[in-house]
Amino acid sequence: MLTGDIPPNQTIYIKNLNEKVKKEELKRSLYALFSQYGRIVDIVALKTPKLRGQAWVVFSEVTAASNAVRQMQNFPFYDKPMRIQYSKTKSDCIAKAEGTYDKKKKQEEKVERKTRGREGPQTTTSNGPTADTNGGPPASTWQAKSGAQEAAAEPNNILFIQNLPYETTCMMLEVLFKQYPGFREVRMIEAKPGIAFVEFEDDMQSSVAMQALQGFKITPQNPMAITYAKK
DNA sequence: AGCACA
Repeated sequence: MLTGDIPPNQTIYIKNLNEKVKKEELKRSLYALFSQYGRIVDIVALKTPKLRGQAWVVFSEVTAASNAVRQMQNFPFYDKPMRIQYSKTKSDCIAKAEGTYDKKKKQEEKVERKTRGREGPQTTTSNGPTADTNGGPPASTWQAKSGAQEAAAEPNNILFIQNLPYETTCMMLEVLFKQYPGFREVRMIEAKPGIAFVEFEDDMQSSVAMQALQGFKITPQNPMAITYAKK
């Protein structure tokens, strides 16, 4: 496969990212894009000469990482197809959480790397990489229980919204979704209350809106369940 | 192309 022979890891390594995108924006977009696969623990992106154009997204579960590797492979992100693999090593934040983080060893590894490549790392402001945006991502409610879709669908510029209250109108959804760039239109079907389709210009924009509004409650009983529409 | 976390 494209992932080579790297064993599964809860951290994914992404390359071929657009280097013009600013670090903070990049992290936010990656977060928006990937949190549909599971809880994201951390995102690391550096702009040093060696490391620009790459990022690590740390999931809390390996399965989430696996889905992300498969489904977002070559996803056009800022006009460039993402190349995704499992990370070769365990992320520090995971090692720390497991209590297996060894500071001494870390230091030695660093020295080694320095001796065969003369890049001094630069500064990396660490602006809350994860928990910023819209409060924490939702735990895990809404699994569509019809068994219809279990492994998140492929990205699509059209979103499929479920679990809406019956009184929901196109206008209400429009108000919610048109705040995200690339919004095109909302479609509802008279005969099928409780669901809607929302179209964006491209997959990336629909993904951002999905993440932002996932679980949004029009009434307390109706957290929106948003997935990509089937092609 | 390039696997880090300060």
